[in-house]
Amino acid sequence: MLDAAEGVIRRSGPGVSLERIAARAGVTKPVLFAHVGDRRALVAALADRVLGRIERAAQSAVATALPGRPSLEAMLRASLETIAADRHLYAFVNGAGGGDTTLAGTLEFARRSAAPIIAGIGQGRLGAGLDATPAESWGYAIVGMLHMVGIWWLSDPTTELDAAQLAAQLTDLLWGGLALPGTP
Amino acid sequence: MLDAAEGVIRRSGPGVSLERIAARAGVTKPVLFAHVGDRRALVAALADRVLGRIERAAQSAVATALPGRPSLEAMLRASLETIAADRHLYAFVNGAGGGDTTLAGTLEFARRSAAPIIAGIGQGRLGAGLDATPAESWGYAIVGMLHMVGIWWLSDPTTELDAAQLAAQLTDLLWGGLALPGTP
DNA sequence: CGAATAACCTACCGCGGGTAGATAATCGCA
DNA sequence: TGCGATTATCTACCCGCGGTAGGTTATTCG
Repeated sequence: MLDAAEGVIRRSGPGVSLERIAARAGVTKPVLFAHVGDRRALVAALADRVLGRIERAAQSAVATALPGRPSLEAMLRASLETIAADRHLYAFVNGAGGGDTTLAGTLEFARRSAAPIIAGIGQGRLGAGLDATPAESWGYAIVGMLHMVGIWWLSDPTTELDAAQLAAQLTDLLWGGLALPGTP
Repeated sequence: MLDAAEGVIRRSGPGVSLERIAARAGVTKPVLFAHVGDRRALVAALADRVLGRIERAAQSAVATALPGRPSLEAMLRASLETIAADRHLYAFVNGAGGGDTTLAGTLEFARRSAAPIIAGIGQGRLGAGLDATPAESWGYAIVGMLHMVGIWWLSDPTTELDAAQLAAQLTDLLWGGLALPGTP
């Protein structure tokens, strides 16, 4: 059922209504609601999926890169590529829930995206004997940066940048602050 | 009329309906629509105001700071403080328009926020004999960072960070990449 | 074969954005 | 002052969306 929702969002864009999702899934609205609960719940379930994909892609990219700066670049690149692959789904998950709830949804998604980044930065800085306080704001900063750069990049059909170049630019911007003493 | 809209958004939060805005302004829906056109137009008009405030605050903060790193920090701090002062308005402008238009609205707002930043970075790098290509993605990166860090910071009532501390942390993150050779 | 139960669908509610037609107010003009 | 035309405004409505209640079919068990 979530697969069906994902498919119709991919086909018809993130502005699709729940009724259409239900119809495409071969059922009617009430059974959709019975299965997934709420709109927020549907968004949350789909957010789980896309978050899982981004995390897995980022982790495997980091695992196969050299430590230090290349692993940051690989992580940014993998995140951008995963967002691009699921752009409609990403937009649905981040933009649904009109009114005063949409920023809350974005923030919830960001919170979960930022958690592993915060943990990583915090551990790295503690290990190097540095203050770990900035890890939290930096995690949100990196997630917000990826979010905005991603939707800008995807929305501009004339751009000639690919994910690798973009990740390299962002790495140039970030690495000065993130680098630990003695790290390549 | 825009003042009235702003007032009711401030009082009642960003999820307020246009009918309530109209009622609070002392008119009915059709005259509101006749005056501002569309919901998108209202959002755009309010976005102009808050953007103008942020830009003015950032510019005057930069003008009264030392060049180089302190001016970056002052600009980040002024932006955060302005967002905090108009938080509901900021949320309305960035979160309105459910469905597939909400990310487009965020992006439009970001485009206008990023323009002066992009120009500044590009000029600085060209003046230093560097490649100006990264200016555009960096502009969006900084705007996205401010956006996400801002809504995270405002949403967490238990945080003890103030705008100055947050700006200092973000400056630490960014300055390594933004610094030009020979700049303090 | 009949009853209890589970799954399902049609029809509806409330609400928000947006608009058409009726209505009141103002102005020009004699 | 009285009258028509124009303009501003309000009432009442449409549509689509999220969400739900109550009736309807299929299934299972005695």
